[in-house]
Amino acid sequence: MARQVTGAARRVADAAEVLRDEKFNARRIELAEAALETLGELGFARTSLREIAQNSAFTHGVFHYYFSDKLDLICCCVRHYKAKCVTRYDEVVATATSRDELTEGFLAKLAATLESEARMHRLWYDLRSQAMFEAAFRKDVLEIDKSLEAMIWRIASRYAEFGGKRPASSPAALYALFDGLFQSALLRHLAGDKAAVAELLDEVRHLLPTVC
Amino acid sequence: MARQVTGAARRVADAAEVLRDEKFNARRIELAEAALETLGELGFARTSLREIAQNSAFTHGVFHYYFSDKLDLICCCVRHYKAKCVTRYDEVVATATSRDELTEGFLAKLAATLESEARMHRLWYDLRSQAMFEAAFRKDVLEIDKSLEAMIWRIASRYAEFGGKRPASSPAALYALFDGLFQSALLRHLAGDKAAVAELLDEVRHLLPTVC
DNA sequence: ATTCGTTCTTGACAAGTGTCAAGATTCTGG
DNA sequence: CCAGAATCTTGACACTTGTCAAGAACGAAT
Repeated sequence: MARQVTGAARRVADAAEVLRDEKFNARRIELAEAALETLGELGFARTSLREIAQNSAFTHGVFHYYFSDKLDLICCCVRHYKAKCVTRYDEVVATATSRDELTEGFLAKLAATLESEARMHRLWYDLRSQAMFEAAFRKDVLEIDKSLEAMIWRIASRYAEFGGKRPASSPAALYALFDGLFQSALLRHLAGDKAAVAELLDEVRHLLPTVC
Repeated sequence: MARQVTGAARRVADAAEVLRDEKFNARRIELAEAALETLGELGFARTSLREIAQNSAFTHGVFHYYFSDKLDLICCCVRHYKAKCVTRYDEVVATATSRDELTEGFLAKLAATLESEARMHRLWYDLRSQAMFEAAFRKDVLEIDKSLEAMIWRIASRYAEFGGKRPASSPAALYALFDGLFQSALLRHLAGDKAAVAELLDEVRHLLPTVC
């Protein structure tokens, strides 16, 4: 029967389906965004679907309607989180006209991120650790990690370019370095260490000229 | 009444108490070690006391007898884990007589650790992430992190010494770098990436002369 | 306006959780 | 050898969890 519909009817039906899909997907993202709130607060281990629902405008049933199970929801959250994250420093890279400008722009964003988005970042580290246990997370996590590595590489390349040089290390090493420093600073910051942010900035300020 | 016991009797009583305490503590460590098996397998989020007990020779009640609650148990596990970990490379540092020897010894241990103790290490990363949410973990985790930083610093210092130099970076930056690389390699290794170990070794081999 | 498919709510279920208490067992000092 | 303390077992409790199904509310097309 489906074979007998005209081309036009087919196109209309297809368009309707695409529209429905988009709406469905938009709703998933709404739900994922709401879930991120609670996940950032409690972490993966202590967050239940009911808790997520209670801290949001939705009922716990909706989450089961839009996601096949808990892992599906979390994966969607991670993917959505990625999109926000990997472009964070791109504006700085695009607008900076000198080493100093790039440095200061980078450091400012770094500090702001550490202080105002600590909850989202600890969730990222949580999920990356979960990926070591739960295979279902690995693909997304590895992909995000690659994107973050590329993001750091863009900054370093631009920085080196201003000095007429090339970065002294591999993308992997550079990412490991900055990610390790950030992770450590984040933990200290969350533990109430007032000096954590400043010391991270000092460290990075001192490191940039030596690695790029 | 206690005031009337003789000095000798007091000493005996004290000695008995110390003995009991030691026995108690030894048992705690036995239990913690058993718990680490399951924790390394399932991760913090998915591990319950009953699961721990079932995978061990103990009943779940014993754990409650020796630990005030679940966090107490996990903290004990973490502390015990630390003692094993921070001395891993000390023998290499102590016996190496040249840069090459130190490098090869370090790389060999690194590879062996990554391949044979992957489960314990993913647990460490898991718990370090948990510390960002659960304040009860922070003290121990920060302390272990400091110990690991010192461990890396010992290696780097010795390496630099052989070249008549001093490490080019701060202890924090060096630790961040190696920890970041290891963490990334561990995730890839667990994800089945056969090249993960080799690429970590290449990276480190190339990095050592440039940072020390 | 009615019908049909989508979306959402509600309540329930079975399984699993940390915790605890009562009693069995083992150890130990006198 | 035996009483009392310690260690351990067992089973229960109150609660939370993910999952699901039945049906209500809603929207759009006829």
